[in-house]
Order: sequence, then C-alpha cells, then structure tokens
Amino acid sequence: MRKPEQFAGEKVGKNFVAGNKVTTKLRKGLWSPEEDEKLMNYMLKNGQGCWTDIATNAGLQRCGKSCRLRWINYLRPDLKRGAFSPQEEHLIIHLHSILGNRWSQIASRLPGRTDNEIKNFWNSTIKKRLKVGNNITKSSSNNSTDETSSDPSSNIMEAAMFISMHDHDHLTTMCMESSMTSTITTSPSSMHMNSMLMNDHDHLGHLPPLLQNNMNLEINGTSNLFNVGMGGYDDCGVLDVPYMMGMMGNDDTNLGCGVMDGDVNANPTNYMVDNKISTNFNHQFIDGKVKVEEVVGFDNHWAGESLKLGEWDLEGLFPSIPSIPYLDF
DNA sequence: AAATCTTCCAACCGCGTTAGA
DNA sequence: GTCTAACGCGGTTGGAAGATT
Repeated sequence: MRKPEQFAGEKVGKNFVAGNKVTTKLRKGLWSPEEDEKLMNYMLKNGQGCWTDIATNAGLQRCGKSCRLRWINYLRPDLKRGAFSPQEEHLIIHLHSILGNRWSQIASRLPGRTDNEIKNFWNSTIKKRLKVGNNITKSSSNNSTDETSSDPSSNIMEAAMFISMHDHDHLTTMCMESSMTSTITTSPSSMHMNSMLMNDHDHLGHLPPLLQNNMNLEINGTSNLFNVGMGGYDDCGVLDVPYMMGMMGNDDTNLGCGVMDGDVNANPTNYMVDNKISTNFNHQFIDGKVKVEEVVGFDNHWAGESLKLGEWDLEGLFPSIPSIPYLDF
C-alpha cells in the first residue's frame, strides 16, 4: 500500500502554495476515510459524470482517474466484500481458461466483484495453486503411481489438469479444470473434469453443440465425469475455437471420442475414432485408439499465457454457450 | 522479542480507445 | 481528418500485515 502523500504547503483555494510556488498538487496514495466520505457522498448525491469534475466538485485533491478507481474498486455500494466463494473461484478459473487475462470481462460475470479484485486473486492465489498442482502432478506422474493421494494438498489439483490424447497423427492437449466437488487424485483414472481446451492446428470452426455437457467417461474401468468445454489454440498461440472437440456424437447412438482434424466440417463423423460411447453418457469407454496418454502439467498449457485471443468476438460467442454462467448469489 | 521474509491487495502507470471540439 | 481530453483496461508496484526464523 502506498502512504498518503503529505503536503509541505498551504492550501489556498484549489491550489497549494509551497514556498513561492503555486501548484494544484494532487494527492496520491491511500485514500483517507474523509476522502472516501466526500467521494461517496458526492456520488450518491450526483451520480456518475465526468470524473475530473467529480474530483473538483467533491472537494478532493485527487485526479479524476484516481476517483474513478476508488469508486469502482472500493466505494461502489454494490460491491461484494470478503473472500471469494468456491463457486466464484471455480467460475474465475473457468472463464480465465476461455478469456485469458480479460479481467474486466471476467468481472462482468461475477456481480459485485471488480476486475482488480479478480486479477489480484488470480495472481496471488489461483496461479500459485495451479503451479503447485502442476508440480504435484509432474512428480506423481514420474512416480507412476495409481494410488489415491492422501495428501490434502492434492486438492490443489482441482484447479486445472491436462490430458493429452492421440488420434492418428494428431496430439491434442486438453486443459481440464476439475469440478469443485470432485476428488482429485494423482491418477488419471479417477479425475473429474469440467472443461477443456484443445490444441489444434490453425483451424477455425463453429462451436459444437455438446459444449459443457457432462459426460461420464470410463477409462481403464474407472468412471470419470467429463464436462466438455470449448476453446483451443493453434500452433501460433492464437485462440481458435475449434469444431474439433474431444468428444462428439457421431450418430444417434454413439459418441466418438478423440481428436478431429480441421477437414471435418463437411462431415465430422469421418474423423471420429471408432469408440463406442452410449448416448446416456453413463458408460463410455475409450479403446486403444484414443487413450488418456498422460497427465501433464501446467507448463503445457501455460505456453498459452502468451495466448492471443485473435479476432474472435468472444462476447458475441457467449450467447451460444449456455454453460458459461453468470454468478448471482 | 526482534528481524526477516512472504503474502495480499490498493493504487498507480502507461497505453489503447473513444468521443467531442 | 486531426487533435485532445477523458475513459477503461491490464500490468506493475510498494507497503501493511501476517508468518516464519
């Protein structure tokens, strides 16, 4: 936090006189309760307007920008204070996997939360957890253990996990967020997943209709709840909402599971691997052609930190994605 | 108890965008 | 069309508070 700036001068009207120099010295740093009160009273009385005028009219020695920030991030009556709920945390992770660092867009889906608050929360808490989770994942992967972890810190892995899937020549890395209620272990055989991002080549496509459907996927005899997500980024790191997806219905009774090539837009079923998955999503299985290759870590996805959203109109996209919720507790 | 380290988060800064003259 | 001021956003900073040594 910054200390409120002290003035070595005397206030004369709007100005400050320090020595023989007259300046309109603006305050910086922390806001005092008196300043908060002035701004709050002014805003409640007059509402939002030109911030420069607000700063002046409210009798504050602050720049308009500073007033705006203080109001938006702290004084606004509709702000929710306090810790993030698990639902909020989960939603932030989910939205970040789609939107990246577009904090204001993420914040717009969490009523009462500010972009600054979410950004801080992400940088200080979630990002750290994901990194720790990655280390755990890597080390457990190296140890080739299938045992359920008894380490309470394994909950950290609920944040995000990654699975690579092979189909023909293509390797797809799916980023999966686990569901909040899931029990995550170090074994890929019992993970509950909530969404995924997929790497593809530079193909664009429309959003598949199964986005975010919950699927119970059986891997090696163990049931796994998947929730298929949207998104993906190409080799250049440009976000690419693919028509390829991890799982997709290929006829009335079966689902294909795996990776589709960019040429599938004409007939997706051509590119389905031939796994048979029941339509009620209760007993799917993966055969040898699409396999859960490995649980890989955060770093894989985090190449996507330089991920660019390109020309995608994500706002325009959202109405077609019913599963991206707006929290309203 | 004191010193040092770490975490958290309010606030600033700089840059791109927008609106109005 | 150009300029300018204000706005809005994301990245970064820095200091208080808490944790650890």
